[in-house]
Amino acid sequence: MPHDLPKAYDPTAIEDHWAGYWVREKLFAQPTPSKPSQDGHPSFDILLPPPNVTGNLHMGHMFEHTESDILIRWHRMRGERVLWIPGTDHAGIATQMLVERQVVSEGTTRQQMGREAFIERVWKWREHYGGTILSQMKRLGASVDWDREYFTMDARLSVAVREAFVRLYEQGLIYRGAYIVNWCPRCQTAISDLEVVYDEHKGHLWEIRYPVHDDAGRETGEWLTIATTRPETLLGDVAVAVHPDDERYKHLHGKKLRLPLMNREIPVITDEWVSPEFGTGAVKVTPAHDPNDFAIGQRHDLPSVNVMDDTAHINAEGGKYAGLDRFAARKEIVADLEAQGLLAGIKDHVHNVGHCDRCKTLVEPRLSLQWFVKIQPLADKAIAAVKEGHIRFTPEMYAKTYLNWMENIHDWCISRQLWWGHRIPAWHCGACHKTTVSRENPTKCAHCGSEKIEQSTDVLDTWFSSGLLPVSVFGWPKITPEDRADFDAFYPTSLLVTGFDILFFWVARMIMLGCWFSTDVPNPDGSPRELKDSVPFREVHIHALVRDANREKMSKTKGNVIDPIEIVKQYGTDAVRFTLASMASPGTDIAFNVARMEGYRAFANKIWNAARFMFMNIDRAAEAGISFDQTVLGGMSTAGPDAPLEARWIVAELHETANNVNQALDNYRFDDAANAIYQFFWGSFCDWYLEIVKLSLNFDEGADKARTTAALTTLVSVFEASLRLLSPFMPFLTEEVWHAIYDGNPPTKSIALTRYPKTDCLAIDRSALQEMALLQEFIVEVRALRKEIGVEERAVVPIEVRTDESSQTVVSRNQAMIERLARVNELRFVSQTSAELAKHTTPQFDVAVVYERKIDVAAEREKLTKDIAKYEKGLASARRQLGNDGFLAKAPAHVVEGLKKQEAETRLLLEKARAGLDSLPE
RNA sequence: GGUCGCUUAGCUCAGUUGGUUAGAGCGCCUGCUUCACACGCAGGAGGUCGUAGGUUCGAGUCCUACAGCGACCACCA
Repeated sequence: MPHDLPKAYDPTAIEDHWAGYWVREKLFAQPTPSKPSQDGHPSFDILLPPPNVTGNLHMGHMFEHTESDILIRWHRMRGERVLWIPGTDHAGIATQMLVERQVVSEGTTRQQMGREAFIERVWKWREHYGGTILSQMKRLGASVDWDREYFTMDARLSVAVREAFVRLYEQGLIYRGAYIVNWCPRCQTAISDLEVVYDEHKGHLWEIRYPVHDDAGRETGEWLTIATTRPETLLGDVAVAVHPDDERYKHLHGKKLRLPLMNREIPVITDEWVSPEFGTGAVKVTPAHDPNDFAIGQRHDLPSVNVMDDTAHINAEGGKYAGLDRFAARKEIVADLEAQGLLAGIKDHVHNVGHCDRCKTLVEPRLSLQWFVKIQPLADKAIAAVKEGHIRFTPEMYAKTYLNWMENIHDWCISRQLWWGHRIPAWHCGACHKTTVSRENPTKCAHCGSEKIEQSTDVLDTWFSSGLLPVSVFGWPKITPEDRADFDAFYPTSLLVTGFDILFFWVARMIMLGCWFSTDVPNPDGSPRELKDSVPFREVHIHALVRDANREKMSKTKGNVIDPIEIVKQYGTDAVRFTLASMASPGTDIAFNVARMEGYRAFANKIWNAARFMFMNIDRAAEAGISFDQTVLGGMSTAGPDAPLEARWIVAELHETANNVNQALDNYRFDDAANAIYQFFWGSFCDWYLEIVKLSLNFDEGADKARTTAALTTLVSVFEASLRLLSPFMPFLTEEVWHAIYDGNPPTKSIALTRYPKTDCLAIDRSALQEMALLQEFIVEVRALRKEIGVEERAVVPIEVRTDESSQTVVSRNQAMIERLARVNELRFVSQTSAELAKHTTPQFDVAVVYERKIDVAAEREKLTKDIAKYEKGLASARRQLGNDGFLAKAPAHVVEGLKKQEAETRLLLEKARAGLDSLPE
């Protein structure tokens, strides 16, 4: 970086360069530690929630990556062994759907292509989008270890998936069976409960008459009227259920009914589940198409009649309706019922209907043969892990959400009738019809030895493989000595940063599977791994959702999606990162607005210009034969008791800021951390320190060289430390300026490899902070006063000051500072300011500006009157409390003392304001 | 239906275990081409903390009710 910089910061000029440099130099690679982690080296590692290979990164990703990257960089700079593992997810159903769409747009279908060709096509898609995602991450500066990048269908991870499946099967925790599942007729696959989203829908409740038969099978002329929201499922009815205590239907218990349209006889049964208040109090029972009906069917040992095929068209069981789509069938069936006089009524009915999470098609509950995980044993461990405090959630309330779900969990349907994904390692035998589940591809049936076996065409739920990531990325199940070293150093991972939307999908499953399988690998000391150390991560930080400026969820259909790469091009990565960090208040979604970002772009520009100022002075110094002391760089800036106040002060501020930032990051308070740095750099360093230090940066002949050198050294030292403080938040800009300070000879390859500023609280120079606070207040009062009485901006004026001895010492010692910053040319200490001058009063001093006042007497009177009222009110309130025995007896001493001091100060201000009012001319 | 969260300045949000006169950024008003920066500098206005009660010496903070907003979970046909 040359020292003659353009005035305005242009992020695009440097960001690509550093992004490429970091990757090229492998700065963030964390090879397997050669020694087991017994060396006492603290580790910090995060497993990146793998983005789906379904498209580009969105703002949610950028936010998540920003938070993670800040933490990762921060820990790295604290000297810890840091690892952030990147990867991407094959995202079975989501990806398959998009590729299907693409294929259809080209005039063909996946069925026409065939399984093999289609999968090949998906791999091509994956190469393209997987690559895009990763290059976007690089562009955003994510300091991940690219050497460890994975894809959830890598051979290595496939081994883990197969092992997990087979082991759970052997343990009796995976079973296959015919149950009601949520079926998506468009995707033509089963989906899990979590993949169904419910929408409120204004539908109808059809009331249908089922004729009652007598014992001989003849119609008695009586009807039993049922109510249903899905009349088409009538074709598969096997009974009608009523509540056993429902008086209306007691005479029908055990009777038979004629199923309309199908004309088969079905029984009237009784079941406690039926609620007499709903509908007609009589429910048609269709075990193959409704989960409740299925349960009733099981209880009453009823058959199941499946009347729909994979695409939700009526099948051969549906008689004359066979071949019709479910909605067409509904229409026709209702019309036929009406024609036969069996339709008793149609009522409006609002209810929730389930849609496929991915393609929004109406889900059809349907009986089918699927694989399930018997989840309770895994859930028990996962519940204990959180209840016993082995995993901590922030914000804490998510622990409740998690436990609530985990305690009401149902078995997990893991099979999908898709092509894209991990094939289920099960082979069905054509001879004995039994199933062989195996780690290695078998050649014959394990039960009868027949060679007529075929692998199941089903694949696994994509979350089955991603749920295993915490163990599989470290080599489970085949643990080599290298893997063992990784496990020792990095398992459990330190932290998971993710969104609440995948709390159940992914976080919960990782906890279940991680706790279950990591026990294979003993602890570093060889002892068996217990629950405490088998968790996949110690902490879970759930971040907020990034919404648009109107708090609307970003979605493609709404067209309000902000592309991170576009926004980054416009404002710079650092500014966007800083914006996200500063808005990351826990538990509150981010309303991403451009105004805020403009503010942080300005901040980047401010840093840039402060750097220009610094380099300008370094250059001027060089010309004057002065150079700053390089040895002060890289650590914490210091200033001895003899250093000028501004130096002692800015160093103290730096220490205090470092302290606050470290504490904030410890608590995932990215907003507090960002604000603290912002406030320090702009509010303290630029607005005050730089303005003051200009007085000491004198390169003229005969100037005090020692003073100039010291000032320059402090300036560079504090600036350099600030860059390190800021670096996790703004990695690009800080990298650029930091390299320039070292003029091509930096002590390490990157600022990211230096040490983060930290401090000992006790080392902070409190008296410097106090003295400077007095001076700042003093200067601000003079400036305000000047403005009030209309002193021109450029004019320099004398002032009169009345104050106590100790403040007078501070003021007179720093007279030059006051003269420069408040535009004062003479400072007179007086015992009483001249009555005719306008003055400002604080508890510590009175200050008057010697100037022909151009004040509006009326306005001044109004202001003083207002002040007096305010002081009187404050005084009354303070006195009321101080006169309260309860307060004096119970409030802590420092509060009482504080209030007393405040009372005294307010009294003083009140007196002065009154006097001021009296002295105003008529 | 169940559970959880939110309501503080015009806007977006902070506000630690209750403790002195409630903060920030943006926006707004006034003045300023001060030799790093107009993506800037300086000064300023603006809030009875959703409503009503309660606990307390003391409530933005704790409790109760109500209103409004939002999220998640749920098999009532």
